Amino acid sequence: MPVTIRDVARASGVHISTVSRTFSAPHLVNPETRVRVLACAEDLGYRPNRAARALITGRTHNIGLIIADIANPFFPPLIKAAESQARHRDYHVFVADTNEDPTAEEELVHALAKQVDGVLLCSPRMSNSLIEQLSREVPLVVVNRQVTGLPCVLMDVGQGARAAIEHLVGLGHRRIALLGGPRSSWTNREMRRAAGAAARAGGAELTVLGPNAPTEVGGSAVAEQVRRSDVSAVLAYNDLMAIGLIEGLDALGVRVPQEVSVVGVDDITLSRLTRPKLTTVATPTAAAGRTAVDMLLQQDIESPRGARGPGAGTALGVRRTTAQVMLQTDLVIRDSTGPGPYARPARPLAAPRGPDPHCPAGPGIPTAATGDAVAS
Amino acid sequence: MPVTIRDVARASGVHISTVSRTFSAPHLVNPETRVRVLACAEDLGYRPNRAARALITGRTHNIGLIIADIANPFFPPLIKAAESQARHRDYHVFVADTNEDPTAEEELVHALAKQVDGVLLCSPRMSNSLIEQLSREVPLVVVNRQVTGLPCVLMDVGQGARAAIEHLVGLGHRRIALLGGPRSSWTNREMRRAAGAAARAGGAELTVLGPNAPTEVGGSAVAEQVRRSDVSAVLAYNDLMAIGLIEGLDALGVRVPQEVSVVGVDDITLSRLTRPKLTTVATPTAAAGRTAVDMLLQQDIESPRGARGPGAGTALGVRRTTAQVMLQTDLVIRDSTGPGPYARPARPLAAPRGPDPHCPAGPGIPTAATGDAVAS
DNA sequence: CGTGGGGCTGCAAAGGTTTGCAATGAAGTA
DNA sequence: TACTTCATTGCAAACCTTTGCAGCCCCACG
Repeated sequence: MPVTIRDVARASGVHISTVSRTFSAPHLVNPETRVRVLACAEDLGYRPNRAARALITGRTHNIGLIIADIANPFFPPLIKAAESQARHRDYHVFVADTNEDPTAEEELVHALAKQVDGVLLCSPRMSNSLIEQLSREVPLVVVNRQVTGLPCVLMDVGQGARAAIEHLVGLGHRRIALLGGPRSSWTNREMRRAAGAAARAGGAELTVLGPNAPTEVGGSAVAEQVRRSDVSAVLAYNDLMAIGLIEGLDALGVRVPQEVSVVGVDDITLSRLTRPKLTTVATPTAAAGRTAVDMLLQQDIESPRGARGPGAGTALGVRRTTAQVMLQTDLVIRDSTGPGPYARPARPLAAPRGPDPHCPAGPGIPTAATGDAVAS
Repeated sequence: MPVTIRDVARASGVHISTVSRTFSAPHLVNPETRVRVLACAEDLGYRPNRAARALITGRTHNIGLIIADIANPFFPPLIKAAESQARHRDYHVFVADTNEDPTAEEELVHALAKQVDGVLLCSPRMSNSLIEQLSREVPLVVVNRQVTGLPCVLMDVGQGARAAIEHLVGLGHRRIALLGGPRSSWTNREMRRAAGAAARAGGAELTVLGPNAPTEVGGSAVAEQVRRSDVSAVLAYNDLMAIGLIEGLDALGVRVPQEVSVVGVDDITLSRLTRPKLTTVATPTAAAGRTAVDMLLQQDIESPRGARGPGAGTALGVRRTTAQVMLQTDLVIRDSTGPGPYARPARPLAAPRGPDPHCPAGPGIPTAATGDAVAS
């Protein structure tokens, strides 16, 4: 039933190799023959069998996308962008969800390896060394994780966290909590590092709560803990947790931003729609998806894999690009952050309600006044 | 570099066919040989090449998932559930996004046909006849669309819309708007039909606004129109539009639910997190994803496709199951709906503020008092 | 007129796997 | 002892495509 190259050859009275060349090397076939073959192919509804082609060329024209949690709203825009970019380059995309499970990640790389030309590892939870090891099996591009020697797409959450802390300090907050995410997350480590440094520089005290599940319930679960501690502001690992936290605080009768300011990370669609609208560090997820696909395909084109048959490419030295791209983040100030206990009276927004109005205004870290506080 | 069945055969001193059988028909090989072969395979890190296997068996162990818009929060839970279910059955999943474009849908079915054992068409926008035609090329399961002769997974949005309208009528609303979605959406037609009937039965007037883009901006764009019309309640095509509408109304100074009640459809995560929390018709998206995969795989198992080689199956009569599953929906009442102009004074919630308190209480449609108002 | 070259096409092997059939050998039956 | 049966394994074709090589024809050049 399925129409093959052979059917087209029979119909157009040429050898199968001519049909093949009509599609994969048109300049090698006589224009007249070409149009005839194409007409027959069109007639019969012929579509090349990519699996058979892959068997001999070693290139499947598929890529794999391994995602920690598809239901986390951070990922769909990334998936969408990656799929779109891949398809424009005539690639199809396998998507697999690991449920934040490192074991599943490894198993999936193995399972997909033979069916794809490369894999995008998005926010991996496994160890760097395992990633390096797997990258010997199939070309890898890592998103949201820095692995030396491998191409990575990173979002500058360090800069984002710094901007967020500076924003909070500028508003007069001095005791700030960092709501940590998954332990094995690179983003998590970067945020801790950068937020800690920024807090020190601004004369504020940063306490780390966590690790927590990077979900809404992960955020609401710590509401009680946040209330008991005496922080006046919280920087959350991501928007989902920030929103969960706001929900939880609301249930406890703690008002945001009046009593506690909350900042998230990611700028998922959701964050513009909650009340209060969330102040957050926007991460360029779509750009990350596009960039990662580009990097994968670029590296792939240079090094055709496998296939020692007669069709094996001539490129023997497998040279891999190992660029690491850092994408800028962007603090978006909305309504979930407000003046803290040490706010300078000059601020017209509201009268300071801190217990210590005669406190010096601190080192005077400027607030990131606009959404343009992007990373370097 | 990639280790094949041949390497394992050499290492364990048997013919390649024995290695093959060790994996695909273990009962045919001597237990001793089997363990030896398995040990060698493990040692060498052998993984069967599914593309090569597909070439001869005609079964790829892949399925395709064609989605109108991955970024629409309605779909990720469906994708996640489908992918999980597929993987449990040892299938991998291609995901493709059509951007609500019918042409892209068709092209993707063609492109994927040779690489998958079947395709899930989720909320398709193309015509029924085209879908039927495509189903001759590759097994199809359709989600959110009824196509006679094809297996379908449907959500009973008709019942959901009815419950929503009855809820609104019960609250004392008599002029209700239906915020329509995409013209070619089956869900959209079902909702119009059922909502219209329910409104008539309840003595209410239903005006249809649309079609509109099924997005947040699609919702906010009609806020002005809603305000100008004299409706006191709106049933939106989906939650995204409902939330957009609430945003838009808010910007115009119209309060929800005090002045206008709003009901959505889908119960995306988001709808629990906005203020006011959205009253909505919950659709079982995850169950739909699982069910659709099950139906596809079941139908697939009965009819091995293609492969006229020596390995071609003996099942000649291609019998396709054509079950159509209707999943129940569930009205979830939250805070975006409140009493309307014709609310009965007896209701303790709030005093009626309608212009006509002495109006008869209408046919007395009971309100769907709990979230248990499920479809039959 | 002979030779060379270029354009186009055909031939056949190769890629990794599955599977019907045949071969082998051993055990069981008459 | 001879014949059947069964379990196990090997053989080779087939799936669909790509591609190096070789053959063919024709034209141009010397």
